[in-house]
Amino acid sequence: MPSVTVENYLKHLLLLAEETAGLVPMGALSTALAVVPGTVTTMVKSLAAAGLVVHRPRQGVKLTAAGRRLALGVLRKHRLVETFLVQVLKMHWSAVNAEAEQLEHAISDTVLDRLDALLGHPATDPHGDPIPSRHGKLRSQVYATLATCPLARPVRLVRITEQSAEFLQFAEQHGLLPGASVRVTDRNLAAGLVTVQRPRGQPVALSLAAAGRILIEPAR
Amino acid sequence: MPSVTVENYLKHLLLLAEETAGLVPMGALSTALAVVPGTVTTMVKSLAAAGLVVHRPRQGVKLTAAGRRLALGVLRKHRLVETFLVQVLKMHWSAVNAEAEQLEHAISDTVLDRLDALLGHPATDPHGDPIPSRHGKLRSQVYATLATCPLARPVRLVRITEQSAEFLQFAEQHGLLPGASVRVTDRNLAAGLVTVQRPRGQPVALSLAAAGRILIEPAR
DNA sequence: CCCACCATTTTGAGTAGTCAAAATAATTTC
DNA sequence: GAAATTATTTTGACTACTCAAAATGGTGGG
Repeated sequence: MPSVTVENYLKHLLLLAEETAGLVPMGALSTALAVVPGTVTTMVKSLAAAGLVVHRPRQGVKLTAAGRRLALGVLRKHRLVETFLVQVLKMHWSAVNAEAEQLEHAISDTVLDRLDALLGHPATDPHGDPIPSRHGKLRSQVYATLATCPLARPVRLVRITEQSAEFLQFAEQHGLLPGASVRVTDRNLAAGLVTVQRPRGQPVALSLAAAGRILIEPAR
Repeated sequence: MPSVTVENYLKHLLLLAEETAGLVPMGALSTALAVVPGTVTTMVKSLAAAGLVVHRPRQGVKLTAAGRRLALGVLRKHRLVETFLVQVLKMHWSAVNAEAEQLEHAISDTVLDRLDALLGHPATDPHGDPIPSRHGKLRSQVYATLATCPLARPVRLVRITEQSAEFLQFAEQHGLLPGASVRVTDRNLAAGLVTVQRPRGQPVALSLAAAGRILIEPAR
């Protein structure tokens, strides 16, 4: 049975692999896990010895098939728990990431399956993040973002890839939830500012970085 | 924040205190936690240093007020989670103890309160064990058991103080659930055997030890 | 009263994970 | 193409558990 620590290393590696081509640099893992780089080196070596990752010294790490399988299991738990907390316990979507961070390591597969059934086998969590299937399939689609989409065209928000409670509260206050329809009215690269207009309401200004964390698809 | 280990030591200490007058012997804790006695000694000394228990060398341990407060919190999580698993996820009562053992250390007070509300603030878990209140009150009543109650009189089962899955499955198969009405028709001390009759059905034979784990109150 | 037996404690050692800080390698800069 | 910067690795040390096995202290029987 993998320890909580191992599960966290694998999960973050999976998450980082989504936004990194090839190997994940040690430094990225180090900041994601909030441990010093030396610790990551030590730990990654032991994960490699266990056959869960491949370590290319001075270059980076990546999951093996076995490591990825485990990581997908943890991610599935995380996202199903988040969905449960929002849909059944009516918690705010900005609070559930922190809770799921703990519960993902304590919940058994049996309980998870019951939860999954209770929720009607959801495909995504409340942030629009895809939930890995029971058999380790992860629907990973490449979406445009509010930082890259064409101007003026109506688009539908599908996913918010930013977990910080502050950002999620801000997003919700301005109606920037998965499913919402908006238009980007202006994008000022010099100022790093994106202006978003939703059907009824004030325009909202976002940093380019923030806009890049909101994934969209063409509406209508 | 107390570690999982500390939470377990405190919880078991609270449980053992219920069935032990005065100090809990180190050996009892050792078997309850499935660690060697030397480990318990070491650990208890550090709990004592943290002000969570009082350690009388060569005699035993007991919780301080602070330790008891923490232990009650853990027990509340355990029993509310069990109730949730049975009532909402429809799991079998024989399976939920093991699950709750893990979840009790991962669930936050916020989530717990939501769960409590969802369940309608239950007073007991599916085994009839009382759930400590949010403010650390534990209804602890002394009941008779099937090993001590008068013969032939109708009695109502209120609580099964035995967590092993095998026993609980056996109990359920013979209708020995909290709320059930039965009569003890025979008690043979020499053979250590108790015979129980429920309204419609075959008589059930129990060991004296098992009967002592089934708490009852006079029916009607 | 002494011995044997029991529970408990001590001692020494191991594992998993972490940090701080020095050493090393790779990359960028000039 | 050497020097400076930055990322990574190494080293040594620490915390929180844990076990095995030896030492110790009470208790109860003869």
